Amino acid sequence: MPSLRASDLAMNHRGPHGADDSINYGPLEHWVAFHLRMAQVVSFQAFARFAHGVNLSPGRFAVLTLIGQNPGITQTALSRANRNDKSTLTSALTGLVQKKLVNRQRTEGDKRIYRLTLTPAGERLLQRLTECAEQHDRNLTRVIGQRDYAHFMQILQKIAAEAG
Amino acid sequence: MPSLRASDLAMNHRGPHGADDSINYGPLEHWVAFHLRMAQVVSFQAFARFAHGVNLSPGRFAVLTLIGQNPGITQTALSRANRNDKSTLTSALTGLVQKKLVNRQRTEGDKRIYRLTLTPAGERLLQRLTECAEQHDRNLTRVIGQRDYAHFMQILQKIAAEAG
DNA sequence: AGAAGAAAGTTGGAGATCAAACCATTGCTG
DNA sequence: CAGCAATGGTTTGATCTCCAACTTTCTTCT
Repeated sequence: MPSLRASDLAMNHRGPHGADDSINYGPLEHWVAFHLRMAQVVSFQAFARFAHGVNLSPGRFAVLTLIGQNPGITQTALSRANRNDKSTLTSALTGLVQKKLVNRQRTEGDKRIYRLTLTPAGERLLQRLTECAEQHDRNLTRVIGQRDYAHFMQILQKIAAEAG
Repeated sequence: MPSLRASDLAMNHRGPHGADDSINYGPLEHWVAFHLRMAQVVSFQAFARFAHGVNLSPGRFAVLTLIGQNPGITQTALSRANRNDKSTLTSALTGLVQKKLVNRQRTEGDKRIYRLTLTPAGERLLQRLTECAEQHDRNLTRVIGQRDYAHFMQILQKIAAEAG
């Protein structure tokens, strides 16, 4: 668990990444999109560290979770829920099926769609990753602070909903 | 803003993405990291729409900006500033140099490092993309709301700095 | 000065992701 | 009911990114 250094803000720090002080960020400094990307990148890396050993991106983990929560979901519904292109799901699922984590079965009615469910191994992996995610998110929540958590989440959701 | 309900936003909506109502997000619903990713993905896509025609990711655009703001910067400094792996910069710069947007020159002193600068064409493209980014960010700021903007930014920076 | 270690960049291999063009199936409409 | 638009998924090709291992060039330490 990395320790907290309140003075290590993104800019102008002499932090664990070395003395890269005196970088001029120009307009990036005051752009939301830039800081959003930075925060996401760092969050991604931190998650990878928590889920260390498991070779699954946050995106794929979300796929697993969504299948677990919505057994029988179709790929298109999944792609909308996860803000992914359909073709992204195709390759993601090919991998997950190959690893015996997900079942992809045709059904009686509509012959175009696949119904997705987790295998027992998928359930187990999901369980394990969920714990990592909980830890990771506790850490994030701590950084954000209890007071601001809900508000911050609301704004993120607003962006996801309205910025498209 | 008490009028905001989580269920009105990213989740369970019948928005422009079609009727994907009744998806159960399970624990994702209350994870910061998930919503951070969603917001970032949407922001990315919106930026691509603004910068339509120019084939440059936000990451590469940031590279261009950072070189413009710090002429003579080295690749490693750049990779730290932009939270990228060094090898990511190698391929990014190979592309940018090929497109005559960036100069990469060895210098007198240390024979390991390259000094990076923008070419005139690079300056022009940066100029143009900067305008797109301004537009995009005005849009984001509008979504966030003037009142919350500064606070939101502060939290993002905190995450980028402390979550690693 | 010489050896050990650190730092700057590159290479090769992999994973995610997107967009456009494409099949197959379904459903709507005249 | 015949044809055509819409929907579900796949394919292909491209981009962006990371990681681990490597080469070259400093720097440090004795």
